Amino acid sequence: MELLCLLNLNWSPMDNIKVIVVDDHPMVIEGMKAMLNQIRSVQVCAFASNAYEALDKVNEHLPDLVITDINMPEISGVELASKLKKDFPQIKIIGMSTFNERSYILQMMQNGADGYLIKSASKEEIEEAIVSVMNGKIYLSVDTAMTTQERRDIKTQPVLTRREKEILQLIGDGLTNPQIAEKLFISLNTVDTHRKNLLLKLDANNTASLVRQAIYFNLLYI
Amino acid sequence: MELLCLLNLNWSPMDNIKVIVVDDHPMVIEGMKAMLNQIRSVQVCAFASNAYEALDKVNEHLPDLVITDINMPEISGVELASKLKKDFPQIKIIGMSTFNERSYILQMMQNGADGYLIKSASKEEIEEAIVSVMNGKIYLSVDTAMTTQERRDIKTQPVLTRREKEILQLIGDGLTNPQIAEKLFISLNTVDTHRKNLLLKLDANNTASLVRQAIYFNLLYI
DNA sequence: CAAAAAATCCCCTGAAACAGTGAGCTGCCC
DNA sequence: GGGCAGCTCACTGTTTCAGGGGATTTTTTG
Repeated sequence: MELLCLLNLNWSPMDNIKVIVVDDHPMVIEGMKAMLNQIRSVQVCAFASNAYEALDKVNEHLPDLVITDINMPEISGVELASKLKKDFPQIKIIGMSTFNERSYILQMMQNGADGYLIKSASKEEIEEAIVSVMNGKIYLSVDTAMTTQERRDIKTQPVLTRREKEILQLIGDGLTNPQIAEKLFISLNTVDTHRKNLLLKLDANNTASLVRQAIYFNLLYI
Repeated sequence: MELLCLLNLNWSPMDNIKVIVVDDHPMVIEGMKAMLNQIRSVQVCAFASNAYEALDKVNEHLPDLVITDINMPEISGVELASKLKKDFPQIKIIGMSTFNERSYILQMMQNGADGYLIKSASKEEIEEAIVSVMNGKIYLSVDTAMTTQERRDIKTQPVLTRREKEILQLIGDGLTNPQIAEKLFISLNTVDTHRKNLLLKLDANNTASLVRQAIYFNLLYI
């Protein structure tokens, strides 16, 4: 226990921190690589453009830190963080996003992330974030001075099954339940059941709020 | 005619270009101001945090160039560009957005913008954009090499009336037609008519695609 | 293997949404 | 003052959704 504390809290800046960067925008990957390369003690051992690739690379390289975009197709950064923390609790995670998506930050934190960076962060901010997180602290690059009430209001990312995601996407594409049933070769009753579960999980009471929530939680690709 | 060409095409870098910056994020305004101040020949004469304020400031200062965010509450940058080009055709407009919103770019261009910048653009890119645009050229900071087919696929921003926007927002908030009728003190039939017009204008055939389209066109604030 | 999770299916009722058509009233612009 | 856009309201159907219940089979996972 004491050893663990030492390990976590005394990460000397001289140590070689192995980092994996995950983002679906090549521009961001390149920019991040360039900036991280200027930071001594950090070594970018791999990068990935989606969550599946990220999980592979993590298994292969066993990094100390994963810096991941929050918004990615198929599996979001929030879900990736959740999976990573479950399988590799010792790996630190920093979420990345743009200005407009402050709403995701606490979702990310609740799912295991240790820090948050805006994509336009400077080299200094990135370095500060990495040092903080590696020392076991929480780093947030924006002012997240929220009241307890506001924190309570942040909803946790709903966990959907594969079939539910599939049906949610088709609903978002404008298909009706009968059309979905025909497309997936399943009964209308089944589609109806999935739809009802989606309404429950996304805390919606009709199609409009279902779609809105789905887009808010980045579960629908438009 | 020849004089006009001369005026447009020979904007010397020594000239003092009056610029107004419009963005609802203070961070972006500050960053933009800092970067523009480093560019000689450019003078930031005002800034605004929404379209209404922008129109006031334009009337007051009569700038040469307006740099505006595409995503803003109430009136979007696309609509602002359209209004500006109508009332002040000589003023150049550069739209600004984040990585994820490439879909808006051509909408913006179709509504009168002269250039497009991503928010993470460097000082050099911004300078290049301003020089290009002031010389009557089109500047796009991302690779928008789209096929003619893709260009055709870009839908033009639908024009909604005030009442339609109001009802669209309430639909997006999850209210049913009877609830909207009660809230706005109008008949259920009226709400139904507006809803039908929204479905027509947004090219949707049910609530799901209506909400999706509305968010895509930035007509719904979530 | 056994438990748990996911996916499948069925029935019911009432409410809401979708589709089509027609029409009166107001304010604004040319 | 005529035309136009926007807002309002009405009527009649049909289809889909929401909400409630219960149930079986397949797949995943410890």
